[in-house]
Amino acid sequence: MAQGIRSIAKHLGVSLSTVSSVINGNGYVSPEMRERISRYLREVDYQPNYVARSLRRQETRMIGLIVPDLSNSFYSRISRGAEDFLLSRDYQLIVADSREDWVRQRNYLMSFNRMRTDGVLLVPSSASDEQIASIPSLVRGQPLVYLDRSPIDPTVDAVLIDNHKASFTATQHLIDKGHRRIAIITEPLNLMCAADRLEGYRRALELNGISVQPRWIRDGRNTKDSAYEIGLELLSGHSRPTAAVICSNLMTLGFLHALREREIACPEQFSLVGFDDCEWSQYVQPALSMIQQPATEIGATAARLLLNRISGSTVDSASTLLLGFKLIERASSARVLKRGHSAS
Amino acid sequence: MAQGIRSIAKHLGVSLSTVSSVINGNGYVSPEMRERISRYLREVDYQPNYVARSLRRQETRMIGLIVPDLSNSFYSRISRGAEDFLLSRDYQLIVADSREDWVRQRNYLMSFNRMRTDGVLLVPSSASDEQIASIPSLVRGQPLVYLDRSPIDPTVDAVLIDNHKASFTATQHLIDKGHRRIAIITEPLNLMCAADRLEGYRRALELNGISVQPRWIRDGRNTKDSAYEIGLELLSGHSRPTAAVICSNLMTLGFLHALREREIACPEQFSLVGFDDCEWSQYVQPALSMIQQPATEIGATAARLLLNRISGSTVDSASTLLLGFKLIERASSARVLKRGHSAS
DNA sequence: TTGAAAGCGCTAACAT
DNA sequence: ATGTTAGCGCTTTCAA
Repeated sequence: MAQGIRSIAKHLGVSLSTVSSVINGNGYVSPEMRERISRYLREVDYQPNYVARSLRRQETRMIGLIVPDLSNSFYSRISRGAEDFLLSRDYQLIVADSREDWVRQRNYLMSFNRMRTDGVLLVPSSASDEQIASIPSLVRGQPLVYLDRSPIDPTVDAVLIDNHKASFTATQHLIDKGHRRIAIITEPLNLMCAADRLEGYRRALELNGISVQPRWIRDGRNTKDSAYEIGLELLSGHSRPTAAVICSNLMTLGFLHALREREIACPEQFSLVGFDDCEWSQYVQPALSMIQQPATEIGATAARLLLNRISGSTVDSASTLLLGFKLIERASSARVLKRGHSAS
Repeated sequence: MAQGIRSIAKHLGVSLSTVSSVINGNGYVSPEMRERISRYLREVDYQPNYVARSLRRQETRMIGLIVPDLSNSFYSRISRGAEDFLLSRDYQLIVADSREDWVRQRNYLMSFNRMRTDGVLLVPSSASDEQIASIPSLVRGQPLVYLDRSPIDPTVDAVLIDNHKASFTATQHLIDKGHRRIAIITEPLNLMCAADRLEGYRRALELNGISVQPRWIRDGRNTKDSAYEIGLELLSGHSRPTAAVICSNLMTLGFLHALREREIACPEQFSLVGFDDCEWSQYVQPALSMIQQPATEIGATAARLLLNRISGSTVDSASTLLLGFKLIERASSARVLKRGHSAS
């Protein structure tokens, strides 16, 4: 079907290696020869067989990326950031969606192995500690960089935001609005970033002399549904919180659902700040206050780190890069109303 | 780094082909031998080199999929549908995001060629007619199936919904609510599905004795911004429409933005029905009436068609498969208010 | 400046 | 039942 280098060489009456030299722009080929061959390559629109090339060169110039949910624009922006950088360095990104499922993630890592990708970018899905610990062995010595989330593993490069500070900022923002009864719904806590966010929340409360209520600290599964269920629980009974920090955009949507079901008006009776701003944040009712992560930059930076490892230009021990974030204030976080006020 | 078949054979003192037979489960190998080799393969956790295997077998068992926007959950659901089906048939899906950009799409198609994918699934991005016409030649004879959108090209298999009927249904729904001044924002019209939707809209109007207003038929670029701008125009002046059919979920968001900017209350003063229901449709203000496409099924069906072409079990000329759809009625489409009523 | 030849890791047809 | 061998399409060293 596709034309090979051999038939081209034969057609032109030259040797394989001369054609190859022209294709790869190396070796000594006379200008006339080069021109003649180039012309013909263009004429038949020759496309090199990357399978063969990869086998011979012992590199595929493919990088695998696994994210927990591609339909979440936060992750697709990470992917675009990584892809654009890699393309500029002549690498191809292979994106996979683990759907927050360990088995899928594991299968992708094994696929990447068999496909012999040159390196792996990973936003780890939630999993047991042992599973997470097994990741480095799964990638079989391929260079690896964690993005956005990172297991507590100092042997692997990671690129993320300062989650402690981000969550501190979100919590302090709610405190500044007069709230003192603040809940938090975290992502699964064996991911370091989730634990960090919890810490930031704790510290903000403590610094403001507010006692931490364990029952208002809830571990979500990073799905709309889990946050919905947690929301229903949190919002029942007499002494409920008046505000919450919610650690992912999808969970924010689920929590909103719970608020509606309990007929609690937001922001009049309840304030919230979510994580991972996205295209619909300002369109939901109410528009959501959100922590915004530099998704594109996270992807690009991680890709850069990875290529540096691959090329061997970085040999020092693993580093964790912290990037900046922003709190985007919208309608969902409002000043707390005086006691005794009845909702509209 | 990774262990090869040769070193394994040497270690066990057997031949390459015996090991290969065990790996591939073919040929005659005595049970004891098979067991001994299997055990060792497991022990060293052998992962076959797919690059070498692909070169030898002349098939990669990889299928390329290009969608115009991965962060749109409509397309990521298509991707999941295709992927799950392909995985069950032992094919690997490579997803790419053209970002509605012809050049990116073209580059991906060329990449797929060089990577020697066994087939291509394509949701074509909007492009000029000539560009679209060049697609079949770009895929170089690889089996190809269009999804969701299809150029007017009867030589290629396609899987989509009956767009004519869907748009007819959406329009009729608005007419049933008492609207007679109905606009439509389409996707780029050289995609057949967009043209079909326009036709459905036209027919609904005509069947109800409503004259078609060319100025209310607008060609969007399938982005939030384009719909926002078109919305601003459509919603200015005296004789504006009271309802609209909007042919993608992102454009619906943009149109909503325009409504707010013009301070036109939805659904009190304006109704709308969008296309491609997604996770936030019911959370925006107002909750959106939407046409829901069976995204997962579209992906799976297209993948099935493609594999049938690849295996040669389908040899008849190209077919277009139409799947069903649903209109999900929510708050954004409401009965038109009597003339003279002033908004809340 | 060009060509010949070895070999990347694997599979499959063909011996034995 | 097991082993030998010839490539898949390409790159690259080495020889001419």
